[in-house]
Amino acid sequence: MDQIDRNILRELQKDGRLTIQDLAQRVGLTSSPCMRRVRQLEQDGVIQGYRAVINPEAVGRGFEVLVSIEVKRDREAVEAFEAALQEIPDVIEAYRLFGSPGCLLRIAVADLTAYERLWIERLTTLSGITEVNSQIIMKRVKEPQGLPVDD
Amino acid sequence: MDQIDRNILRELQKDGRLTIQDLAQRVGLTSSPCMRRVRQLEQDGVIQGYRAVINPEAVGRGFEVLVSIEVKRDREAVEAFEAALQEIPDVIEAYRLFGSPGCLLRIAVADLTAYERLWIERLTTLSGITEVNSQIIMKRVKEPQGLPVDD
DNA sequence: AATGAAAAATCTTATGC
DNA sequence: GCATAAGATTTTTCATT
Repeated sequence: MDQIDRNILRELQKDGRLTIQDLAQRVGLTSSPCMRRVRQLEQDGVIQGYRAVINPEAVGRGFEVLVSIEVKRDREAVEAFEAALQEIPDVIEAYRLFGSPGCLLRIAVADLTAYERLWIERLTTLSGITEVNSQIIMKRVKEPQGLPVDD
Repeated sequence: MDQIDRNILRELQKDGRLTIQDLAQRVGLTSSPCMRRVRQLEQDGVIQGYRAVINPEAVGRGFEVLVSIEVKRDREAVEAFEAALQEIPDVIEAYRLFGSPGCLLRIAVADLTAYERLWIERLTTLSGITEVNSQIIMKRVKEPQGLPVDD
């Protein structure tokens, strides 16, 4: 990976639908070598895929909550808990942490009412957990812009 | 937005580089009406953009930390703090919360050493804050797959 | 109001240099 | 890495439902 590859990654994180030609121009190449580099980056797993970014409000997911969950410290409980998370579509991101809480979720739902229902029906009922703590997001302060790519 | 539009959103979140023709086939249209719908969704701001998804390890960002920060409850402190966050590229996401902590960051750096440097140089020195608490991410439990789109 | 078919413009991709 | 050319795709236009 050289400077040109890093520029390609930067550009494709800003606009994942750039044509190879536009991309080539921005990184100072013609399209054939540019395309070869992009395909290589895809094959190598550096570029894992491409995604449309959807406005959460537009699909009824404008209400976000961070949920800290304390999970029992044993392998079975952790595995069952993490498998259960995969089945809840409202859970957008989930991280297992060192220390306490054992897990943090980001959840997106329509509104407080929807969250109350989710909380009572699917979060408090998760097996292997000892505590659930919800924090409502007031505002997204920094929009995800992809990862910075250092020179 | 009808059922077809929702299917388009689902498909483009899975693969943001689908050709209009493939997309059209998947949602049961021919390419012209399909393209018009996609452009409309873009114009309406439902589709906010397209992004390549980069492997964090591949760009030296495989070490992630969640940082809870308590910010002074006054407008100036909050605004200065949030502006400062925009200038730290290692901060990938940031949320302002109701209650405590006032703010949660997700940070991606190369390793623990890089995080130590960031913490001492740029986090503890932020103005208007009263507490910084770092939690290292052991594992991403649920990969971001975009937002669920309900029928 | 939205779709489908077909043609023109543009883009992707393979090949030879 | 570049230039070219063949093959796909995008995008426009116009007729259709």
